[in-house]
Amino acid sequence: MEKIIKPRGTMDVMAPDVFAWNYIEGIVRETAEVFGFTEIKTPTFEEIGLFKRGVGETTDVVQKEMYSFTDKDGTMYALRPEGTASVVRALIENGKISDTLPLKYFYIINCFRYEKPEAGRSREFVQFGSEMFGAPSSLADFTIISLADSVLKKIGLKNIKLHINSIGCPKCRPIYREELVKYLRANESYLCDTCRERMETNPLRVLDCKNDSCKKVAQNAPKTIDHLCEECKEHFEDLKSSLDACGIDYVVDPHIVRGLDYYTKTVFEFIAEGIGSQSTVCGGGRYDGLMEELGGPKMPGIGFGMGITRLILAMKQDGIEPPVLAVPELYVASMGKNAGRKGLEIVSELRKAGINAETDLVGRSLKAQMKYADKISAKYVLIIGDSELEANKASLKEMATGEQTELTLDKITEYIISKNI
RNA sequence: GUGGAUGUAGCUCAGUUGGUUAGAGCGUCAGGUUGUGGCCCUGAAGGCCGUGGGUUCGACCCCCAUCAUUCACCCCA
Repeated sequence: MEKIIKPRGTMDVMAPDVFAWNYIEGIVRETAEVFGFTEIKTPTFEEIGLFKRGVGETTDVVQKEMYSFTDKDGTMYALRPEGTASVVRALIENGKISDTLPLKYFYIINCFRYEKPEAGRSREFVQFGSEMFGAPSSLADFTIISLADSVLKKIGLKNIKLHINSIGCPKCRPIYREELVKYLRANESYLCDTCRERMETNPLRVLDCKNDSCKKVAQNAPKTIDHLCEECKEHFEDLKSSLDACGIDYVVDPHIVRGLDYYTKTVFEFIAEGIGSQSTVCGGGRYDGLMEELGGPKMPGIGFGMGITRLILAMKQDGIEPPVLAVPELYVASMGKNAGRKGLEIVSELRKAGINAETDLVGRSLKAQMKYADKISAKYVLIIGDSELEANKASLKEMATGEQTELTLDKITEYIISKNI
């Protein structure tokens, strides 16, 4: 038979990666709760219009990376390429926008984008995201950044830098944009082909170009942070003061521009050095116009997305070992049908008491059972054969020391439980 | 979507200028006297040499295509 392989850009996650995965999810849930965020689950697919409006009709994500399909009734749907739009839709649809503000939600979801896979980027990826709505103050920006920072620090990641920037609001951005285009036109001859095009369509992205010549132009380009209106400037300064006061290190990076259309004012990225070209481990920012854009009330928002697989790459690089599966307390090695049944009885009782216990399921010889017990790192091995069964006894071996003691059968579980306290 | 690299056993990799039955280490399984793990020893299983074409008397090796992985770009988590 021909083999079937998994779809391109997807992955099977199992030990040992799955331990890192669960470790991260545990820290995420724990930390989000401490910050007062509650979890939200939304559908894997939505009407395609939600993403077109929410993420932005002109973005690459919407234009060429969406997994879309037509349902039997003719409706166009798409697998979610990100989480924010769905959360906003859900908050509006369920009337949560009338709750006490601010609204604080988090999620751990899989997202889909049709891209060329490489390290740190796949077509199905899982991200931890958080969203806060109804809080215009820079303290909200700080709280969101602080949540991301706490998660990264709890995981134990070392080589991560926070980059922040402000890209202004609908008041000051057009003015800045005009100035930038003017500058770029004057330096047009130094730009690469794509940048020459982008200069007109989305000039901010030129600042992000990796081309050497473009980089030089970007170096001296007018910066958003020098052209902020009073309100945006104050907002950004306040945020920096909060970060300073609470000891969160950052660099102001005028080249952080973010590709999703909905961002306003604060944008930020946490960047892990050395995990490849996909080094942004967490990216986010403010989106004060998004709620309204999706048919809700005027309500400011801010949030981030954090890529779980990129975190795992960073963990590996830092040599962080996640906790592994619990080792069995007892392995029951048995010989003969009757002894096997008695062994299973003991194992069942221990499991009821919440203790990890195992016994032979594949008919191995005693010697092979001992090897197996050693392999799975069982702390104790109980040996039952016909003679023991007759005498109502069994011998218990402590694997680390090799010591062996005789116990009556009905004392076994009690003994193991007492050892396990 | 663009460009480069790679593809041999479950894993990590050897494989001589194209020449008969494709190898190692680790892992798996079974043994090393009668019912006891780790170390050591022995043996076994396990490969359409990614897939499909082509060149050749003959291809793991050369050529083309394709798929997958990977690096960089684009974009982004």
